[in-house]
Amino acid sequence: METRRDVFQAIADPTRRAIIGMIAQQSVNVNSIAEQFDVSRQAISLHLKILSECGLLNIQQQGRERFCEARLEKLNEVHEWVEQYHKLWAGRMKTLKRFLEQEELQASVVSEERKKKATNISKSKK
Amino acid sequence: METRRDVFQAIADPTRRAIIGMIAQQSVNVNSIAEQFDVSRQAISLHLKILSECGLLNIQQQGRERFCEARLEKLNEVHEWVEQYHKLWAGRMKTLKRFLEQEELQASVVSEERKKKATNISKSKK
DNA sequence: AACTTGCGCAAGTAAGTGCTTGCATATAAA
DNA sequence: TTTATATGCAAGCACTTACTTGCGCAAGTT
Repeated sequence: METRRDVFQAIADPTRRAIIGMIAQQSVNVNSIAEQFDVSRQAISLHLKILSECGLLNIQQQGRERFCEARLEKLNEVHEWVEQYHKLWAGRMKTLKRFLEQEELQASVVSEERKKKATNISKSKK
Repeated sequence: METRRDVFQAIADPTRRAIIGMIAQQSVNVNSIAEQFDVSRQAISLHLKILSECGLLNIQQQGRERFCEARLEKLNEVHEWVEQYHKLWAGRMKTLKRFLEQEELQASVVSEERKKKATNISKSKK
């Protein structure tokens, strides 16, 4: 099956994401998939076609049934795209966290100093 | 800005993915973004609207310019979704690799045995 | 042979997408 | 104040999408 469609496009639809979830662990035949959704069998059939056209799905004929098998490796394109930005934002989060911890430390040092002063004052008052 | 749109939907378009790439490192104003593409400024403006509606983008007015800043954390939804399957397929790859290495090992043992046999035969022939 | 089951194909439809052109408005520069 | 710049809003259009209904066909079952 050729890779005509875009994987990003394919997973944009929530129904198609649900289908992938359904067949990620094991092959499932077309009708069993369709039964899980409110829409017609035809609609699901079309979703399956789209998924198979972009390589996310393999269809194996077995008698009169067709079993759909997920080819999760095809999600790699998406994984890599997101991963680069994930690194970026995770890195920023880390920096921010360090900064906040530093701030907290400074604040606690300051309040510690205040305490000392306070006790000194009360002492001197005595 | 409400999160009306779906992030998966938003990143389905290649132009929008390119826009995210363009502003990931630093804020860029609308016209500078539009200049990088062949389509009209209006078309880009619409893409920016979609991105901002799903929270992937913050727009900050500065005088008459509007700077677009990426909010990469919003990609987390996508990241988590892909990551679960990534773990699955990466795990399978690992299993497959181990299996192949085991096969290879067995094969080399077998060929070693054959060699021995062969030498024995040639010896006995002598 | 007749019936049931699993599924694809085709046509039709309503809604959505991506794009364009034209016009409006606020800010900044002359 | 006039003019240029940065941008949004609205209407219109071709194309795509998600879905439906109806039909057909091949593989099993009775």
